[in-house]
Amino acid sequence: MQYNHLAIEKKWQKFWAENQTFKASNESDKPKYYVLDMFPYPSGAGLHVGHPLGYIASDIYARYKRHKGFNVLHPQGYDSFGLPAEQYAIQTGQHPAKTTEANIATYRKQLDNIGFSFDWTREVRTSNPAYYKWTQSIFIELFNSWYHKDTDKAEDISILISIFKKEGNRLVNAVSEEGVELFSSEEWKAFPKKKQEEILLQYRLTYLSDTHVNWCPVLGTVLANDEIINGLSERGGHPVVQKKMTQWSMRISAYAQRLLDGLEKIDWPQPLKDSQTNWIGRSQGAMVSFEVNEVSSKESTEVKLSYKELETLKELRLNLSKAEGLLWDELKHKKGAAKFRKKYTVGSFLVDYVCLAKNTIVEFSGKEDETERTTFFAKEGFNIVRFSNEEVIENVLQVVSKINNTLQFSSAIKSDKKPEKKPTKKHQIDVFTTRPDTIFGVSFMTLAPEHELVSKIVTPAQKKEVNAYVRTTAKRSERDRMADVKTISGVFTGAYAIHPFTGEKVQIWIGDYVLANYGTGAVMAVPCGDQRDYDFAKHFDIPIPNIFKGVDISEAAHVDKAGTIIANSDFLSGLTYQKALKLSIFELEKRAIGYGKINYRLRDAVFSRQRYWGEPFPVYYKDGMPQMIDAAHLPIVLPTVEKYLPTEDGKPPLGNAPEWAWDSRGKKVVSNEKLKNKTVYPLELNTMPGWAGSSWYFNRYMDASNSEEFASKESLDYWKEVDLYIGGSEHATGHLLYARFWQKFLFDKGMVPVDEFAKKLINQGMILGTSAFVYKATPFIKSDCFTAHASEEILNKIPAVIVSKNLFNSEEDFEVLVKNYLIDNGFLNQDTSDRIMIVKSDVHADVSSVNASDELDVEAFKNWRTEFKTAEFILEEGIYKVGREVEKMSKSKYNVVNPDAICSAHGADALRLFEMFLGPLEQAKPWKTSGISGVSTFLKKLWKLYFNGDVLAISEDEPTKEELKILHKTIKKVEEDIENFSFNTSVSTFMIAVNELTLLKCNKRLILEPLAILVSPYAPHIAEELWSLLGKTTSISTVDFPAFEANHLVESTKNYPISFNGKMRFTLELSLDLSKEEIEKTVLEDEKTIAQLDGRIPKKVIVVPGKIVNIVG
RNA sequence: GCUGAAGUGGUGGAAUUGGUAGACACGCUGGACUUAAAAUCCAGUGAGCAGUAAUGCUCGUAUGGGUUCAAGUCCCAUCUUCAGUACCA
Repeated sequence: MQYNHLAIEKKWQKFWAENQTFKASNESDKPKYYVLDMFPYPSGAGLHVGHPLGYIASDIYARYKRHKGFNVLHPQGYDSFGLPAEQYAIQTGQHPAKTTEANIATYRKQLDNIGFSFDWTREVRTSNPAYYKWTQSIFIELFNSWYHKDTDKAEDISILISIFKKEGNRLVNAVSEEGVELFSSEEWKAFPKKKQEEILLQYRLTYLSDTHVNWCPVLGTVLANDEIINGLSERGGHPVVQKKMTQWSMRISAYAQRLLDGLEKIDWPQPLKDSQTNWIGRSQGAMVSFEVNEVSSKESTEVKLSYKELETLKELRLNLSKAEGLLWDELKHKKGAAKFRKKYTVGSFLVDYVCLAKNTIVEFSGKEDETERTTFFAKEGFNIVRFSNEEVIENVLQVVSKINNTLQFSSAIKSDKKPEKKPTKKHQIDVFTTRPDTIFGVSFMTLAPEHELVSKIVTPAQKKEVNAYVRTTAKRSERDRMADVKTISGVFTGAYAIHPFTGEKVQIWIGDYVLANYGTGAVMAVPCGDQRDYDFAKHFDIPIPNIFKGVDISEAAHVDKAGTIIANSDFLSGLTYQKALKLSIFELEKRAIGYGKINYRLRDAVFSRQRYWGEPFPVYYKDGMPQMIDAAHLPIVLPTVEKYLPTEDGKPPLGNAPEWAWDSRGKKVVSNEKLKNKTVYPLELNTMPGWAGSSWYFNRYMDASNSEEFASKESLDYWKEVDLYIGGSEHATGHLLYARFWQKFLFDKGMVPVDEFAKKLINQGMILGTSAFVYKATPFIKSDCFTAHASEEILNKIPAVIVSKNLFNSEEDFEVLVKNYLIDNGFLNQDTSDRIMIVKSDVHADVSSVNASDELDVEAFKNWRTEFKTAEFILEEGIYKVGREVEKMSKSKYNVVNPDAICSAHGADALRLFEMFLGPLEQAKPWKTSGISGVSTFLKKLWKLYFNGDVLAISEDEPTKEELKILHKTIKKVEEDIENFSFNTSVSTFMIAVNELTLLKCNKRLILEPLAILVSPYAPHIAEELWSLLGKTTSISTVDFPAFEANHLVESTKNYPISFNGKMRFTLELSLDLSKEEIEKTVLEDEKTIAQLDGRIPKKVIVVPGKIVNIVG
């Protein structure tokens, strides 16, 4: 029987589908293993051979794990919302759902052809309402959450509201917008509902805010930075402006530190972790406030908590001493009237614990100002209880009972304090700096042109210039501004800031090298220590004070920190960088000018897209404030629209939907006409971005058809996380960061059991194409030689000439060769030949018309494109050889190879083996179809082992020692390789085994049966077929992996390499039982050794038993 | 600029804790089978030198140093390529 890959592969693919061979169960005694590929987007172009590389690797691993007795979850699905389908819809009017459906069908067919062991019963599609229902519900969950820094996790918004009710927001340790207004509990309660909503938005994990975006009015959409070229849209070349837009954002910044910390416990590639670390961009420094010098508003006399004090409070609350911690553990559980707070300010004093309802203060004794405290607290009507550290540590319960006693006999204080009006604030510029040690080097400040203070502080004299500059900047995209480092531009505002330490006046400039979105959008410029500030100062003739000891700054800024001594800096002078840094922060805090701060580069992620083909938000607007639709009414299904373009008045495409209003009473989406009704509200017009659906899909696979929850608790607890995740490195800072963020959030809310979704991740390398080139001659007339008419006539006579690769070494060779050819063949005469020029151009040829030996099928090439129909070919020995070059696989380079073609010509098993054989999984490597004959031959040889001619011939005899050795050597290597994801080497191992067994003419069942199992993860179709030919009636996919037995590999002798001065000269077969001394003796006595030494006496003999002998001398 | 990865025959790539460099495959050359081609099978194939030959010698893992009995592998410096990232204060 011949090996017929077409019939065999079809047969088994059908078998697997019909028997649901790879359906994973959520209940099993076996240990679980979850293997996942990164979510594919089903593009219209289908797969090329580069795409399935990772899928093949993960499939091999999944199949191997099944053989190893694991319950394997290996699902697949589609990230099916996205731009290409929408773009196609705009062009053709075809609904994206339809296009997507068709693309998925193509994808599925291609995937099935390769024989993957996916559990298709769990397929998910992000564009399916049954799926995005849960994406919407997670969004609602995010909206209803805030980040509590005390517990370091997300909590329900109701907790925050109750805190506001009780104590306002002065002390709450939450992640929020910068500069949230402070209020007391009374103020909170008095706020109108709308105002409360506005405040809460500043804390919610997803929130509406005004964001700077690249807006293209013509396209009616926001563009990403890389979609803009020179201030114009990449598509269409329309103008793009910076615009503020109200959009949904995700407060991923709340998770910056945890996203950083989490990297330590996951087994992901270092480069990937590095780029996430880089992206999060933690930097440690200080916030410093500069006041703007103004002749205005009177000073407030009110004593307010400074930034520094607030920060200290928060800090203190986290860093309790041991005794404090002990006591707090007891006190914190008290509820109601006996509820305690820690580190609370009473008047101007910071107290350890206070129970406000019972006006009782609990403090540790031994404070410096104890007398003043006692007097003040007594005056305010507080009871005071004091304990020593020792008392608490020795018997905390006794202390608690004493406290309880006090509480019983106390009463609440009557508060008649009214919240005071806030004074009109002076303008203040906050900056973040990583170098507070250089603060005495500040000679000016720069604001981003978009900075909100610009318009407020600009002097009338400078107004015109400043406005013009702001307008110019608005036209440039952020990327433009960043790319253009050379042009220094900026304008003086006319205003001055006060240096917080020296009190000197400092010019305030605006400049587009400062980015509005980073830090505070303002910098304190230290020209002597920062190159950009230096360049700016030089350009505008601003003084550059030198604050570094013994450093020359006449040419460039001094950026090095190490070894630098600060000078001319008041109290910082003479200190090293490290010491100055600490002292400067200390002083900033002491004088309430600033405070130490950790800043992250990571920005909150914009979550709104002005697109049609994405998840609709479950949001409607009442009085302009967003309202969540109750989860019970989800999904909010994407409405039908006539056009997929923005509306005429610039609203997103959903603005075209006639039925897109929320009936809050009927709890359903209704026609826009009903918007007149009081209880009907407009729905959100934006849709969610591509990463919404892909940020949690791995959890859905665990329980993909659940309609009650996004996955049941049981299934989540069973599968927990992805054990092996394979995909490209291009997702490093997109999908993989957002997905980690959502997972941590879901974990905080108790919705998933682990806070990292993928234990191990592997980046597969790209498969590159091997392009083929032909060399075409293009003739030009040298200038002014002929009239235009004559020139055209000459050129018209010359056909396209295409020259084989090895006929020339240089451009000159090429020109001479082509000219001679043209003259010889009468296309050109000798005279005119001097007046024309021949230029070589490299033209891509379709790789399918080139064979393994780089020979072009000339006829196929001629028919490929009409311009080559009449081309003349200069051949070498009757053959046209193409040039080769490795490039990215792409349609435009005609080097794309379709896996379907490989499957029908060589088979899926051959494709799988070859993709693995190409090289290490993680590395980029070029594809060359010719190489596939190697694995094809291997499969045929493997097949032949089981046959004698056309007849199946299996011997039941006991295998020989040698045969067993081959088998077990193979088992060992293959097992090691798969565990190490070194799939390329195990293909070689199979080849070696089959070559050796063929040589021995081995057809023993006891060898061939395990061999079939070994290859089955790699080449599952042929393995199944051989397995059934061996008389088995069930699938090979779950039989036990052959057990490795070391005793078959034990050798009695070793062929020792004998080296002289490290160079191997010959080998010597010696028993492994010999001792070092015996080996040395035998080797030295050998005649070949004596010949090598040629009378010299060895100085030293190194013997490593079982390895090598080295003779020195 | 910064960060990371990698440089081994004509090509893709092997090489365990430092221990026989180039496994396995492609390609190429020669041969067998065939009218011929394809397919299949066999042999050779890092470079150079010597020899009719068996064989022997020299050089060889980007470059230059170093450690070691022994270096593709470890250390230092340099060069090149690829990937990511960038007025990040």
